[in-house]
Amino acid sequence: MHQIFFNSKDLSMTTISLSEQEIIRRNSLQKLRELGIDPYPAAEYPVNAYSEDIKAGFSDGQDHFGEVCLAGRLMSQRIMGKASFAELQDAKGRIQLYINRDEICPGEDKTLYNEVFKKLLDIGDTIGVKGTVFKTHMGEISIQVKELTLLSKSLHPLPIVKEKDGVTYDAFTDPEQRYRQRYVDLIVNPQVKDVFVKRTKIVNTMREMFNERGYFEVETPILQPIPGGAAARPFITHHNALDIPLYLRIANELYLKRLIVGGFDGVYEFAKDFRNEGMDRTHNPEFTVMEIYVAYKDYQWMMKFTEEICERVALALHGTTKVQLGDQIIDYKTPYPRVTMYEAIKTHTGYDIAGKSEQELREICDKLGIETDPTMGKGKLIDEIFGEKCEHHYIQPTFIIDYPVEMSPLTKKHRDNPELTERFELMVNGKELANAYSELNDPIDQRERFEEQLRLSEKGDDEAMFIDQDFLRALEYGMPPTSGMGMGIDRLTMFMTNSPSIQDVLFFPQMKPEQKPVELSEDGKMVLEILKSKSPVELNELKEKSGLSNKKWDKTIKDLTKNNVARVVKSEEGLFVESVG
RNA sequence: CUCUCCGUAGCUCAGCUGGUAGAGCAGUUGACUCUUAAUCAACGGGCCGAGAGUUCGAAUCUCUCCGGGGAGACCA
Repeated sequence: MHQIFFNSKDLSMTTISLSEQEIIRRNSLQKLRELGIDPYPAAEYPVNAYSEDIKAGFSDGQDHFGEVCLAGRLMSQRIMGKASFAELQDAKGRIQLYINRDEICPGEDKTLYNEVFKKLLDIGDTIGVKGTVFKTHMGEISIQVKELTLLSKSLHPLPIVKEKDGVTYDAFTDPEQRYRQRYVDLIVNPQVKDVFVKRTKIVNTMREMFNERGYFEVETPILQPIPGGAAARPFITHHNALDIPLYLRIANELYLKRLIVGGFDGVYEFAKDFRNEGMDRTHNPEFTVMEIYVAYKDYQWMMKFTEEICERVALALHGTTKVQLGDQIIDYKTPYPRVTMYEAIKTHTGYDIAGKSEQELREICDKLGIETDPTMGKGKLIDEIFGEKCEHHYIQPTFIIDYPVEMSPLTKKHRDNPELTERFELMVNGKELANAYSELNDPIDQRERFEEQLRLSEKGDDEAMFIDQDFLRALEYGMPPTSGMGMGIDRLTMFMTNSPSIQDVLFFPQMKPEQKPVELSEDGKMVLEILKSKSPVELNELKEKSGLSNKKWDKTIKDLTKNNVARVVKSEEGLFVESVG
């Protein structure tokens, strides 16, 4: 859909599809050039102030700002003859400008005010102003503009959003446009920016915390020959020079553990992972996970660390551990309850599944109305019961611990019960936020677990893990006892910013490609063919030759003239159609 | 993948049981030197998502397709 703009036919189509307002702006651009004003100047603009700082720092009667110079986008104009008000939006907020004709045009030539400001500037243009700070009669802190510079002309009109007394009018809300044109969303919807500021603050807070403890931020391969560390369908690509398939990573776990083998005590990565699965309110094909591995720790230690992270992030963002989420208040104050999976199931179903056989579990599922199929083993059945009957109950942060061994091929067996593993998931608002283990470092056990996965895969489980021989070799060299944890950054951001959809916390959520501009219809092409042999041609003659019905003829000829490939000319001899170009 | 709602001017939306499109903002022209959703006057602006069908006639009814939202299924 990009190359379409490079062939001449479509180029002409994009030109004629300009709206009236876009044409006017292009004309203004031309007029500015004729006045000797470069609409896209190159020189540095010496900004020395921001809107919000000025508004926060201004006090009546004294001007301690002196001359300020700020730049931003022109968001509104209120023109009143020889003086005007306007609003400038910079990186921090908005401030009102007062523009007086004789202040910005001290000499005889009033062109800058009368022509440039009043006529040739538009909402959306980036401008720079120099002036002084003052307060209007109505009490609004404003800039008295002495010098006005166009820094960048805007050719595409912005949606106009107005606001009074906290009520927003004509808000730009269409989700499709907001996500496809996030830049517009960010310009006109200030609360959107806030979500992304918070997102970055979450990452910075975590990074700060890890660095304080001496953990080491690393980067590991995104293109992997074996997609490991999780159960998911990968994206596949091809490396030409090596002529091998490569996969976009679904997790980075196995690489981070290799680094623990290599002697780092603590490593972490904020990683983009990719999964070739469905998209919905909580899933995007690429998403961000923070994974951290710390040597000589176990999952008990990691629980404490994880709850500390959450508490600290909540405090950094909101100054309190209580965070609004939908109609709930989530309290991230530590410590969080630890509930074993067996306890959770007993609480919410009444069944004690400890020591139950596969057959017995299947019967319990039947009684609970949970569908099962014969390929499901013990672990899968237990996981199903938990997912259906328990998960959604855990609104406040809760650690669900001790998962069945079948579900956790990379996790160390529980020190007290070989059917279980030392694994926890942190549940918030009924959803998984983090997942952690005492990492399996027994290479023989690990190999057996991989082989079990291989058997599952042969049984038809398409998300069973591949065997990564090099990872096993690394474990054979010896990995210290380690605990690792992964936390979904998108999900955490959703929780911390009260965003109901993952699209609200991603700048550019995945969307289907936009539709191509419409091409000429078959009828249009056919009529054009006739025109090629004879042009101009009498209208009725052409209509007859085309053999089209009245309705189709009407539509087709309108199509051709709209697209500027044909033209109807009226002369004394009658109506003629001629081709253009 | 299923169900459901939506797609009309640059933006937000109205347009009912079919009769050929309306408002506010934005734009253009004019007036106005402290306005703030500025105001006042005039004007211009529409492949009514695309295609097909029913009809004398479709923004409106039917079907198909495209795009989006929501709910679910699948999936961590």
